Amino acid sequence: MGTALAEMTMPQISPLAGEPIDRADAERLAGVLKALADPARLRLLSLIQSAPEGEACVCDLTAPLGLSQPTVSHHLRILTEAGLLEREKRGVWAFYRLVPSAIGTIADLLTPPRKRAAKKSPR
Amino acid sequence: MGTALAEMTMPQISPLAGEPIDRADAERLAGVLKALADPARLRLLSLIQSAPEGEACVCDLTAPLGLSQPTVSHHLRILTEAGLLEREKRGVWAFYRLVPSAIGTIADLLTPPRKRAAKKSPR
DNA sequence: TGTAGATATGCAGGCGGGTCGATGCTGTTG
DNA sequence: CAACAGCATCGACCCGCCTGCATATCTACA
Repeated sequence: MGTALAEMTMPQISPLAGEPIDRADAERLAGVLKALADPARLRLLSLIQSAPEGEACVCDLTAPLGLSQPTVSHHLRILTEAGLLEREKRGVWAFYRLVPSAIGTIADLLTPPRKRAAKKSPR
Repeated sequence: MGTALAEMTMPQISPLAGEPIDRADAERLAGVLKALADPARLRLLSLIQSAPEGEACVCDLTAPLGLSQPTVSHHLRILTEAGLLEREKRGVWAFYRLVPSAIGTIADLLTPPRKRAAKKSPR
């Protein structure tokens, strides 16, 4: 299934290096970035990442965020569908944790090849 | 001045590493990410980056994007205010180019790995 | 089986943002 | 000086999204 991120991890080139990216790639990358581009969701990622076992359930996140439970579930859903979080249900609780290298993958997609390569002419 | 990104490059910690980020930092980072989280703007960055001299004017970008000139100017404005692009007016044209390590900075903010000294709140 | 707690989903209101056409501004050219 | 080209700004439309309330679903337990 999707998880958006998974669809672009392996594919091809760094969207912001080399030749222009096409609409499709731009759409996909923008989609994942949209999931990140929200204060509440950034804080969710941060809270989960810094939680005891690197995981947290909805009930632990509602208070710190100051948002209603449905809203928190909504954001967690978006992050999960984007491939940034994974959900595991244990008993009555739903535990969320960061997908290991998901964010790193995004960072890599944004970062131009660390090798100077580049066909950039001097000037 | 502002440029959003500049306000957070130096400031503090990696938002997605260590302890939870506060609302203010989340807002700022989300703001910059919002600028990136749009297909048209990603393509603009890509187009400009891969242009002959690493720069391009509005008239060169309108056609490839398939958007109206006002819309393109609008997106360029957002990217500039976010600190991702810099604008230089030469004659009648406005040339845009990537701010050297702007995107790299964002990637670094997202990536926990590296150990960067920078302790915050000396005040 | 019935009840209570933890999450997910549906629905609706309100705001923000992408897009375009029209217009104003500035520098270039004849 | 007049006409024109390149951009920015303005106003407006419309769609998508964040949020909360109400409700459904599911698990644990008595």
